[in-house]
Amino acid sequence: MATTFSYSKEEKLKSRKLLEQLFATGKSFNTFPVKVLYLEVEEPLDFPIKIGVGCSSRNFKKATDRNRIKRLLRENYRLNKALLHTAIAATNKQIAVFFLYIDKTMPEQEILQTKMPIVVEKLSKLIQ
RNA sequence: CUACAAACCCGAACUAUCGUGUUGCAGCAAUGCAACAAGGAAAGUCUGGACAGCAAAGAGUAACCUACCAGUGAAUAGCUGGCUGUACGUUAGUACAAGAGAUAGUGCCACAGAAAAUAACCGUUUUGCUUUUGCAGAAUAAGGGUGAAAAUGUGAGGUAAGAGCUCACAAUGUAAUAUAGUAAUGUAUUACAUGGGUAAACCUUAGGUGCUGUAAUGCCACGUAUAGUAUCGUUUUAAGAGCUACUCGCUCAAGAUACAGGGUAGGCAGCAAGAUGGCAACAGUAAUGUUGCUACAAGAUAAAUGAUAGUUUAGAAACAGAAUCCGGCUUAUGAGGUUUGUAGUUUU
Repeated sequence: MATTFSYSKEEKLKSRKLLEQLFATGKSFNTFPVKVLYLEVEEPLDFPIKIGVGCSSRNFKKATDRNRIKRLLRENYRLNKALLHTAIAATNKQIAVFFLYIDKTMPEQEILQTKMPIVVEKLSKLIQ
């Protein structure tokens, strides 16, 4: 597994079916202000880690705000994903993950910068 | 010159590192390189179209929309110019308009007041009875107070007292004629009418509107219950079902053959060059049009256009994120600029 910072199309969690399955039966934990849902997948995927990001449109009515949150989540995951990738490569599993922003105020870049490594580390341990 | 308000213009730039989408090129591939990559409102969904589908893409009613005139435009509830009315103003002018009809009908008009619409409480005049008072009736809208609004105003005649009852002048409305204007309408004359307002009450009149929206729709792949389509064929029982808000009206049996279909989850088209933008000339008061030159690959589908650091403007910039496309309207919006208005200050 290459330790780049890329976040390409194959890596995105896109399948509606898989998303429904994730929200229905996936496990989750909170690391404020981010809720992480994850699920081990049996069927073969084109990429071993599928990632999605989002936030509630109830909390953020403007599309601009939602876009910014998703961009920040995506950006911070991209910069911190190396640890998770090595963990996955070691266990040979496949997972689908969704990062959900649960705070009701606009996020600060600095907070996410400090939190995201913690989130990724926790997720890596839980996978093993 | 400063402050405030309104309208319009504009809607940051550069460098480095990492990253995203599309297209092109190279490559067996991984990938690399290059180009391009949100808006003036992309928003609200308030409107008009393009495009597509739907029953025979029928009729009527209902419903909805519009409502001074002319021009403009694909079209509109848009835009431009004009007319009229209202408000402000000495004028010039500016702003706004829910700008057809109250003489088709129904309703409504709080409080106050006799009475809010086929007006008699007080008052005025008069008749009868009683005859001191008073009682009953008739006529009368001049005077009274209330109210947003009280029966067009002033004067004279007239009368029992009064009254547009009559006359003069004036006001408003309608019609006719003349005149100016394409027209709305203005001006003048004549005639008639004047017993309120409200249509942002129902309503009437005139004109218009079929409905659903690109998750439309077409095609391909996968795949197989018998819903659908086409053709053939059959029936007259028309109840029932389907089509629209309703009525009329129209369509529909079983069966056979062929196509092909529920559900699931994909791909391609639709899907980006058009009522397009910019500049110039010409026509027009203007909106706008014509001609010429020139520019234009955002196109996703859990949905790209970003993050960090530094520099600059001006303060690490407001409102805000395309989802079929285009026109208009409405609303939001930082700094700076332009114009107009108001207030104050300074100088002459």
